[in-house]
Amino acid sequence: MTEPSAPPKPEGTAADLIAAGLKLFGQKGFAATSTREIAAEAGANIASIAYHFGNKDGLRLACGHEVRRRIGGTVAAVLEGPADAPPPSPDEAMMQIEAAIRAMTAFLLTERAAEDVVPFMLREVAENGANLDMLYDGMILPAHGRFCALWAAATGSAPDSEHTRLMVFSAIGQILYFRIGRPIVERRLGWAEWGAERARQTADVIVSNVRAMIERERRP
Amino acid sequence: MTEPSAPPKPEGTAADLIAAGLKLFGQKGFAATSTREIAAEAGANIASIAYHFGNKDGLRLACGHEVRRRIGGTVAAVLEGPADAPPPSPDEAMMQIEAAIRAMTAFLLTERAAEDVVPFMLREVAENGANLDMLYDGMILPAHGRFCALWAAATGSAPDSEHTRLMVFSAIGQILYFRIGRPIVERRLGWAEWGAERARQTADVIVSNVRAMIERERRP
DNA sequence: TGATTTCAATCAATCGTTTGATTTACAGTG
DNA sequence: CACTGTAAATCAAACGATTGATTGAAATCA
Repeated sequence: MTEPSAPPKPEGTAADLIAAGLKLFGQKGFAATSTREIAAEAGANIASIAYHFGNKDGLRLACGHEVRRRIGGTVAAVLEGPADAPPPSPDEAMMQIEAAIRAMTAFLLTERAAEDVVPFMLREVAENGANLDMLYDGMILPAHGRFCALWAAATGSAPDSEHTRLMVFSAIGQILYFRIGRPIVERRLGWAEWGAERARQTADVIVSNVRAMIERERRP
Repeated sequence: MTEPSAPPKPEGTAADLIAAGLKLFGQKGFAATSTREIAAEAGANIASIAYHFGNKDGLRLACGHEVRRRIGGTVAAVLEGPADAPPPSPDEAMMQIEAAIRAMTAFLLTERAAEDVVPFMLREVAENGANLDMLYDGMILPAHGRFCALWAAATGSAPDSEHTRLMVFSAIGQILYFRIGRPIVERRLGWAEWGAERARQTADVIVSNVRAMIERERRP
């Protein structure tokens, strides 16, 4: 079920190095993280980076694949359904969208697995390098496409139109901004941390907004 | 009119170094940019960084103040009006919100002055350091507060409620995501660059969404 | 002249990477 | 069972290159 280009799941020292890289690259950035720090965090020797991944850049790519391994599964589970499934009714589509938004918001803001992965991904998007190429093709594009199909089913519009794609970006952008701009949101709301309660409160707002957007699209 | 803590506008070599720092820090990140690169980009000597700003971190803070100087003015102009101005009518507030969204979208996606400033700011938000402290107090908080006041006037809700603040973040998040996730948006839409036309098309979508959000809030 | 600014040269520290030896894991052989 | 051969994995140590910062002289301007 895995992509042909996807490497097998690493174990042992290699997995420890990837976990350390994911954490430190995300926290401090790729260039600001030294190979010695990574090795120390992983409890391994410096030379093991070169041994397992060739060099520091190789570890970076391996971290990218690890992201796809962790998030790709969650995304696929949330936006479930085969591509050739029968199109749901508008109300069914709306409910699937709502469920996806709630799952995505909770995952981004509270899930333990997202803690290291999200900052790493944000940096990779900003750098726009080889990892983004892989993650776009293998994760972002399929998820966005599936979301567009649901959106089209909910509104009765064309799934491949520029307008639909922009609308879906607007909807997802609301979720992502709360994670990207979290340092700012926390200050403004006086929230030191995001429990399940506050994540649900945030999701409520976004779901309400998306409902308003979709209902307006239904009757132009 | 400037804040008491705001240093005067630099000129000459200092200004050149800040411009170079803004550009390179934003493009490659703070740690990945060497002082030699900055000096070369600015056409200055390496030692001038230490002379004018103490060290590399001093230049970083000076770049932060430069951001406030460039964006702060634009933000203040868009979200115009003194804090003690009489509250506008709901329709007037809605029009001011729409104008602010259009100006902000055009600025972020097409303006020349935003080209170097936005990537720099994104990195500073991610790092959550001293520059974010300054930019939050001196720019983000006032702008968000003013936006909340307009939102409250447009919907008839309380300007200081958690709900209003979340809604404003949702609205602004839509704009910002198109800039933050631009590498992704460009791939998905096949847009190699953002002319004034596409920025307006994007703003149309966001304005339409925010209208739907506000109208729903008016009648709960 | 006196103060400000710029310059080439150099500092110790840290960077990513490489090296060669050592340890570990395991199948084959008697 | 013991011994051996071989490949995989890890290790301490060191490599040249680059980093941010510093120095004192030279240049610039008032």
